[in-house]
Amino acid sequence: MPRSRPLAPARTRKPASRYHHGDLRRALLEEALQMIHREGVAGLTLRGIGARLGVSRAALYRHFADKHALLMAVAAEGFRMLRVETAATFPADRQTVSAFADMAVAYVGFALRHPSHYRVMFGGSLDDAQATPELAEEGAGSFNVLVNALVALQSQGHVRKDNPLDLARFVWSTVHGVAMLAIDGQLMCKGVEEVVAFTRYTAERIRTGIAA
Amino acid sequence: MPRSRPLAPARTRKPASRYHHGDLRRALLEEALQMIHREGVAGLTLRGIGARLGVSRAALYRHFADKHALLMAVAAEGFRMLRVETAATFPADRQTVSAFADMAVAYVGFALRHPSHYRVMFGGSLDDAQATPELAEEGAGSFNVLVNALVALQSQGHVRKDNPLDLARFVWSTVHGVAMLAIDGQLMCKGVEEVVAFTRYTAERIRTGIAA
DNA sequence: ACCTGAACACCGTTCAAGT
DNA sequence: ACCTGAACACCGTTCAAGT
Repeated sequence: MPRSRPLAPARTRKPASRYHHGDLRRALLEEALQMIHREGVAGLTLRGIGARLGVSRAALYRHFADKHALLMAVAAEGFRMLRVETAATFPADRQTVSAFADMAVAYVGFALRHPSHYRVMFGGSLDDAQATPELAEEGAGSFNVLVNALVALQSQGHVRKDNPLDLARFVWSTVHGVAMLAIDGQLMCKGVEEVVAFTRYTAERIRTGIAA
Repeated sequence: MPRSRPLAPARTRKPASRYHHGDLRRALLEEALQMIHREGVAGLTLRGIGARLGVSRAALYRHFADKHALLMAVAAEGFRMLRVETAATFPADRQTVSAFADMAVAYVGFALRHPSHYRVMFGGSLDDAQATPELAEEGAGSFNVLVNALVALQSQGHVRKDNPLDLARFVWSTVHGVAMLAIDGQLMCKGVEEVVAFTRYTAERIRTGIAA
């Protein structure tokens, strides 16, 4: 009786027990972020992710070599988002001093809106600088957005003609410090608006500090 | 036969198996720091500390409520050291702009010389701000050193008359950012001297940024 | 290919018991 | 008081086995 042949592939007949996710890798990354958001980086467990996704504990080793690799992927994604969001505030047709301040606010805003990403990116969970090439590339990309913006402002005469790398490291250190202290609650700010206001103040101090 | 009574207390006859340390609390703190230095905060295990000290796994619960309490104690000690070292560079008889730059270098220098302490203090291992009173007090003390220095420079006319708390948060964010990026190796500096040189550059940018 | 279940070697913490 | 040894409930990772 050949009439029993189904139109769909046979495996669709067991939807609840096999191939739970079309994109398990994506689901693992998102569940990891939610878990970090709820319990902190230290509270992230692969077993917990598996349980939440209804997947065996070993399933995720098909998508990531180990827990460290999963965190690396989270960090790389974060650097990519950070680069896109900061670069958008300083487009080619608006490379102004005001736009540079917006970039600082966007940087800290990213950390506030994506604290889990930011903590993985800079929390020291990743083994010191033995990162994957993808992660190194994304990190360098974020930094280059800042360097390019400073070079542009230098050519306009708004920023002193110091080594752009030194200038960029100074600016980066400052906004990174604000971001870290803010998401750790050590800035003693009452709400997001207060952090943003302080970030604007910081941007103004940076502007004065690097002015030509 | 009463002649067998020893001069020393009886327990000294079993030196290798009991009361190993005159100050086990101190030994636990130092071993924790060494372990963090070797393996990172994530690599710190209470079992490892016990094994290294030749002490049972439960022994340290006589001195610390749990692992978190031990880390709190490490952080509190770090804040105390940081306060002492930074305050020493800005004494009552030398409250100058130059001394303020030295304070920034001392701050980053502390992080470079005591990265394990610094990582526990700011690495996010401690649950957000539900710290012990001792820790909160030490942290506030470190911050007050900075506020007082800025008030002194304001009264001398060297620093703009903004809210000292905002000024202090700006300066703190910057040196904290430098310290964190430096000990995480993300500043791309070749050695300690290069970090110190960059910190001096940063101190100069801060000075320009907050000048009256 | 992708997933499972059981196993291994860890971990923090607790607790009755020893001195 | 201070410490021990065993136990409990976790954890990351591996691997033979299933489909």
